[in-house]
Amino acid sequence: MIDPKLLRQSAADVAANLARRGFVFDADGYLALEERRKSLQVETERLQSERNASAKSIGKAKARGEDIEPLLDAVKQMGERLEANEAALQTVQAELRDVELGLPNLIADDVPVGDTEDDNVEVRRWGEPADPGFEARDHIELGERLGQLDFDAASRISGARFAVMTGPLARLQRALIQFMLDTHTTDHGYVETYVPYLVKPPALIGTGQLPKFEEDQFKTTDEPPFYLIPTAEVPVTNLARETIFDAESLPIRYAAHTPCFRSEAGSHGQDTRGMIRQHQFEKVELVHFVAPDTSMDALEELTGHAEAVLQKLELPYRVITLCSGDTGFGSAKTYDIEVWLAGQQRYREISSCSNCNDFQARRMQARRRNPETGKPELIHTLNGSGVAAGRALIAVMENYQEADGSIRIPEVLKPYMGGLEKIVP
RNA sequence: GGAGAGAUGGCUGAGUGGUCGAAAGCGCUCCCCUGCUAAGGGAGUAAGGGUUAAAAGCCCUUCGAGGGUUCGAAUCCCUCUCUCUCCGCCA
Repeated sequence: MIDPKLLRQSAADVAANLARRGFVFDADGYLALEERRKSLQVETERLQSERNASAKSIGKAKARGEDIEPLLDAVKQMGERLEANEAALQTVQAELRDVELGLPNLIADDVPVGDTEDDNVEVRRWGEPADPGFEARDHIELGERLGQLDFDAASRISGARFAVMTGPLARLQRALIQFMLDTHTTDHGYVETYVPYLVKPPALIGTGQLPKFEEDQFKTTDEPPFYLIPTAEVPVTNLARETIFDAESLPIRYAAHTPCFRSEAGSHGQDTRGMIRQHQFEKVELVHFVAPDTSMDALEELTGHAEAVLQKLELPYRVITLCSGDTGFGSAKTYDIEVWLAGQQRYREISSCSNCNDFQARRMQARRRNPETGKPELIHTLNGSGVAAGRALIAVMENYQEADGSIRIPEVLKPYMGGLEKIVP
């Protein structure tokens, strides 16, 4: 959520910023609504104050043993007016909140302006895509030749956009997850967490998936409403919900492995083949809670932690800054990391690292105590994949393949594979 | 699933219709005193919001959540959520 004070004072500036995303913010409409809120709230609070004073004086009169009947008559009239005002105020405030919850985060100033992914800007590259000396297969062909990746079975069980893996390939994904968690906890100082996979609406509102992106979520039951998490970002970031951190307890860094569930509504026809875009996939997620003003530095660190995973796996990648139009709803600035896929001969997203500054913190009232003033203030939250396990598996398969279709095990994963050197058909 | 108990400020914990946003204690902050390793005295110490350019001040809201009764609710009524204890069931 954008600071309502900023919206009131600088609605036009906010509209100009959001326009960089291609988002249209009706500043005049908002200000008109805000004007109504103000007059209603001032009047309502005046009436409440009046009522409180009267009630108090009645209490005092009664304590003195006086006749309170005339006082009661005078006060009774107020009730209806107050009630009507309170109801009207509530309506307007709900309308304002709806608007505010629907606004994406402000874009950071250094984010390149653009409309689509074509306007994203490459920041750096690491590693060289190797020439295998033969025509590289994609992970679908590799997996099926190994007999360890079965999309037919998956579709019989669950339909499109699911995968079944067996044997060493299934273990390879687990190895990747363990390796990533170990790297982040041991090398990068993250605290491993285990969190719920089913969450209630307020959690999704907190991170920004609701109310706007309901159709992207898998809803399980209506009563109580439970949603499958689309990313561990949701439960992990909500660990900060309605808490005030001691100043010295920040930064906090959490790492979590969870499955992720996405309806992929609106992406029909995209990546229908293979494991790139699934309804269910595994991911290791990194989340930071930091003091305001330090979040841009934290974003660089966070991105570096995700990169470290790919470097250890010796997978070539590039880092890009998402342009304004491609940056996610809650993010002020996002780096995507794209890994080289030999079978596709292109870079594909494997991690997305975002600085949400106070956008999510405001929605979930996540605060810290300011060491100077002693007053609570909103913290900044960041999240990033470190990294998507399903896609990391694809990257290992395609980049470590041999001419006969076997897959070499990356050096760092061997301990997790019981010393296995390669997966063979 | 059955039976019961509970949810109050950073913590413990009082408060069953009227100066209660809330006693007391602990903790914390500041000041004073004391030459001694610990103690004494005093003051302050919830959050959200409105008003304001901002602050101060003033006002509103909040005692798990949502409704209701009432001039007035932490206190009474209803619904829900969560926690704890016992029984049953269970990975």
